[in-house]
Amino acid sequence: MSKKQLIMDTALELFAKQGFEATSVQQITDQCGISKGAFYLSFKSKDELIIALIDYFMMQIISDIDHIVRNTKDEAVLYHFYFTVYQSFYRHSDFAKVLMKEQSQSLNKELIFKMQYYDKLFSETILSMIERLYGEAVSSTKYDLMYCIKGFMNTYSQLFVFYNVPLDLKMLAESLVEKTNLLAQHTTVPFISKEMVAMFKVKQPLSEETKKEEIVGLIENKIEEMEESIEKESLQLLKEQLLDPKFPPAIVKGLLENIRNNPHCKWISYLLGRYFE
Amino acid sequence: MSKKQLIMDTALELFAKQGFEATSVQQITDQCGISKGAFYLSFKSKDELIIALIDYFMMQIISDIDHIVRNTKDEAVLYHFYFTVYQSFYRHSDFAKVLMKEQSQSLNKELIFKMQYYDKLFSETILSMIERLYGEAVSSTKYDLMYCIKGFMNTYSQLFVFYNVPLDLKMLAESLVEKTNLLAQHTTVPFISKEMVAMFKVKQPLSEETKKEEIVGLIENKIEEMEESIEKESLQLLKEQLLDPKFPPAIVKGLLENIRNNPHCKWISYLLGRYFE
DNA sequence: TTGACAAATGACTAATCGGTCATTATTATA
DNA sequence: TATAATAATGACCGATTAGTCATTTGTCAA
Repeated sequence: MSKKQLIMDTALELFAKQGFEATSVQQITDQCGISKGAFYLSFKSKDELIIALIDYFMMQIISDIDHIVRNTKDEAVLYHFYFTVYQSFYRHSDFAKVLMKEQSQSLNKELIFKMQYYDKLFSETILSMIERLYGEAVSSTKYDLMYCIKGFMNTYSQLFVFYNVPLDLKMLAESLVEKTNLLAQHTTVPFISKEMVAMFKVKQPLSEETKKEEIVGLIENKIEEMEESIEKESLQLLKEQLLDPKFPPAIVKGLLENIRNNPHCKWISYLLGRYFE
Repeated sequence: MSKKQLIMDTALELFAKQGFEATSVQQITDQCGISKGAFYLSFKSKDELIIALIDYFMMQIISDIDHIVRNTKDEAVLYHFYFTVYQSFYRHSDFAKVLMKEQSQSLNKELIFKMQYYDKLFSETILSMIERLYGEAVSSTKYDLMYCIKGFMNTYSQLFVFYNVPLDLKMLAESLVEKTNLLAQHTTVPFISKEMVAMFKVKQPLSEETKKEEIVGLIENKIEEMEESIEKESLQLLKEQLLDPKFPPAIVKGLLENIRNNPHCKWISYLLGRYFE
């Protein structure tokens, strides 16, 4: 395990237990068995560490959820959505704790923007799922529905973030599917309008409408640090496809599936999935 | 305005803007135009200040909501509940911000207990409302319902806590009433069982099952610091009723209504309401 | 073995914080 | 006015923090 990874693992544990502010760099390095100076060889600052953590996990979680939403074609998508959400929270429960503790609390501008950016991506995934599932029927209530789904997620995730009880994720997902369907099919009094959502829009803090060139850059970086493997070859082919499309969709999809299995490529897979749309 | 009140007002503003940890005592006293030493004449510590703020507002908000729930007899109770909740949040939006920022983040043990205690009171109010409204029909799903109501509250309150937009609280309440009724009448797959709720119960950190003597003590303190008025006389009579019941319910209710109009007596009114129950 | 380079160290700095207390200003009382 | 009591001040303290950098340690090619 690289030193950077060691620091991230250790810090995550301490942040989950004590919170970000309350954990000192000294504590982290003591726990790691390294010196304080060594910490600053891996990260420019303490803030850079928490941002790295948030990026690392949010990219994984969002990629996973988006993938399941895109690739479940029937109405079971809602169930798989909820199940994947809670599975992610369960797997990364330390990260979930950090996220909840530091929620909107952070002083750091960059961090706030980061969170708003990921929240936007997440909202997009949910909204596209709603539209596919219920279509025109929810055109006036879909924003409320999106907020309710997010509300369900937050509310119920607190249960097992704060109490370390193993929960029946299947039943939880089923229960929330029923609730969501009820709201979707019978709601007649919307509250959140399209205009309201637009008003809440972030003023494009990160202009991360990820461009082709940026993705190419990301891929090239990733290729360099990878060993020879199917994933590396797939990445190489996807890069070529990006620059000069020639493969049919089936091949592209297969290549994407290849790299999704590598945790380090999940984010690229997510970006490419949106790009090739 | 007393010095204590000035500090509380100023601090609330700064805490809402910057967070509790990020606001120094020096900043508060500078803004107040007093010295740092003067701060410690009003509060033993910075922690005592945040606790005083939380007590002050939570007592008001919970009293208001509990009162409206107890005194709306027909099925309009749900509407009035939501309306009162959001009205409270709207009136005390700076406090709402502080509450959201400091959510579960606090290191202070006493503060955590305080919050769990108020959360418990709040849950009780919601649960009693659910039982009165839907009765046996929701016996297996009422805990889910309670969590959903809390979820709706949190989710939608973020809207106007973070974006300073004037919202149509009537429509918001209506919209949430419909959603709640839908869930109450059609949910068949519960997730949260009574056992689960019991498992989450706090291990009685504050043994605040407020005893008769404690309430008498509170009343006596309050009487001392009040000027001659109807409210003071009412308090005096309620104290006598507590020690030696002799008035019929109608009179007691009237007396309670008298003191409810004084913001400083709201909490006592709430406690007495529960006691005479 | 040597020397050059990189990695790692931890004492140190500068800043900030909550909280104290000897001192001073203000008010009330006689 | 003189005296006592109370209110208010702000320099100061000890503790803690993120971040730095001169120095030491480790590594590997010559």
